Amino acid sequence: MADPAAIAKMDKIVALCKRRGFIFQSSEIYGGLNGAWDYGPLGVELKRNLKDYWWRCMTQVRDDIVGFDGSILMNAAVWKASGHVDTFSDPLVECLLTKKRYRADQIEPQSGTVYYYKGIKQRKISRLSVGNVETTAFTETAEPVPLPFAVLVPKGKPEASAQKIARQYYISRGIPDSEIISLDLEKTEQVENSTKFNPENGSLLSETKTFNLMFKTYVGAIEDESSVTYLRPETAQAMFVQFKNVLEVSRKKLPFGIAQIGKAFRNEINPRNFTFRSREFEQMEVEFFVKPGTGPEWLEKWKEERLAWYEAIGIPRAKIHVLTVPDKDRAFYSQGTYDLEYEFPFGVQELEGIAHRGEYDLKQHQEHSGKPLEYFDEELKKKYLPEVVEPSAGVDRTVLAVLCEAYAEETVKDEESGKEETRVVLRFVPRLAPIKAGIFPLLKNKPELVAKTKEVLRSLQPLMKVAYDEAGSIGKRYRRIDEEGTPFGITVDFETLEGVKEASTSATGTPIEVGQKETVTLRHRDSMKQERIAIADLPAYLVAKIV
RNA sequence: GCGGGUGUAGUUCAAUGGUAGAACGGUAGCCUUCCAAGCUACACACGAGGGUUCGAUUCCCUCCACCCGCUCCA
Repeated sequence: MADPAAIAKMDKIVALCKRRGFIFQSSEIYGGLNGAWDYGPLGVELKRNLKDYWWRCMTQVRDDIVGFDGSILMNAAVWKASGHVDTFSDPLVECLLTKKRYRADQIEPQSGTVYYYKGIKQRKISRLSVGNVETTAFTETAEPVPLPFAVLVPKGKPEASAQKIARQYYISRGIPDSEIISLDLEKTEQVENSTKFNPENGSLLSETKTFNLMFKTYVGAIEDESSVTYLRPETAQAMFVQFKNVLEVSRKKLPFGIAQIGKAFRNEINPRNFTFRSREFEQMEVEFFVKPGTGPEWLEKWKEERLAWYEAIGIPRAKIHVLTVPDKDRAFYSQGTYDLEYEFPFGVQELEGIAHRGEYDLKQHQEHSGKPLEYFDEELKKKYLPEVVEPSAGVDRTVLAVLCEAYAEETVKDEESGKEETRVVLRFVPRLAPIKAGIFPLLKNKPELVAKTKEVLRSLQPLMKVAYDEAGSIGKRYRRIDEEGTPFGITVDFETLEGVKEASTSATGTPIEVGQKETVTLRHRDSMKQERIAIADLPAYLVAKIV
């Protein structure tokens, strides 16, 4: 799946993220923390731009969704009602022979004969020596090795098949096949419907261990069972729980939605793939409440809506795979789910799940809380529980996808020396770019250039994130902003002060005449093309590009 | 959680049982009239903890983290 080139690309992206300050390992100087990551100065801008854009798309440019920000800690009853306490913990057992893990509650009951072994007799060979004389004689002893094990075989099968599995087990524990003289049988037993053995090979399973995916914590300073709650494993529940309050104050009618961006926590068994699977992560979720029966059509609408959104942040439709989650893989509450997946270098992985949750959540909370959560439909003059369609996207995953999609290396040739070198560039769409423009004086040792540049800088700072740089040569500064994904470079040069020497057309389309002052070079990140633009036109030009 | 791999500066790499070098990058200064030019100076590393040893970055153990494959991912 992940070929060496893809792994190499991922490694480069990880290195760039650190080098330029997008993403650092959490607690790095203490050796890190598995599944936790920090966003540096550029990373936080990128992430914030992404979230802001989502927020604007959901709550600003449409009028059927309102915003919300729920607390991370909630009454523990919420997690019982939602089903998380019961279903978000997995009882797992491990096959002692293969080390494979299984859900304890999904082991098929077995009947048959169990052979219990105390251990084995191991062959020990010692060389005989008489005085100083080496001989070729050996003594062989059978040494007992205690290591209990058991195998279940179906009725009618001989002990030999149990012995075969048991021998494999002892071999897997480091005892060479040739040294096993015999198995030390303790007893046999007939069992009915036992779930203590692996149906695939009859091997004994380990004791059940519970893996709770929710982070348990205590509210208040005293740690007793009555104060237990959990860090939320998803942001959704606060929106369901506050459905009535939000509906009341927003004076909305169905269909309408509640949008929230916030942290969520899952004690993932195995965090992997940089920030992709983290224990602390951020979600962007909409709970969209619709009239009964209209869930399926809204599910389709949301799928299209969200696909268009990913295109708007620079992820082409062709790179998004729409997975229609099959019935058997769907969560118990779901009546239909699409997963939107992106082609990461490490494989095709989920960015967003769009689920038709039916009335499940509101119903659960209504039952558990005893408070009515029904909606009164003025037209139909009746009360009912709305259905819910939930587009739930991972912020960190999307940031990572955006980084992977933006990362590019290209070979550029120096015109004078003919030397070829690699240019690394992050091709963010301007609306996501952490820094919108680099602002440079052509030379730093010319005070009048520097002064004018600072003027341009100050005029743009209230509108957008820009960065001033005067170090090194102009070319070096351009390359540096390429790596940071800054779409525009603005350079104040002598023509800014003295007037242009050659007539041209401005980036805004208006003509620039010879002698005209107050113009700057506008350099484009992706094409490396340069053109002139009047300083006065800069704010409007740039703002239009970054919205 | 299992198996495999990796861990020396921000990055990419060296060397060594006697506490480490380079290149690029970074910072400062000089210089520089549009794509990583040049000169000078400076800063920055043996993942953590034990053990062996007179002495450990090097050998051994444990832990941590990252990568890969399984597994897991209501």
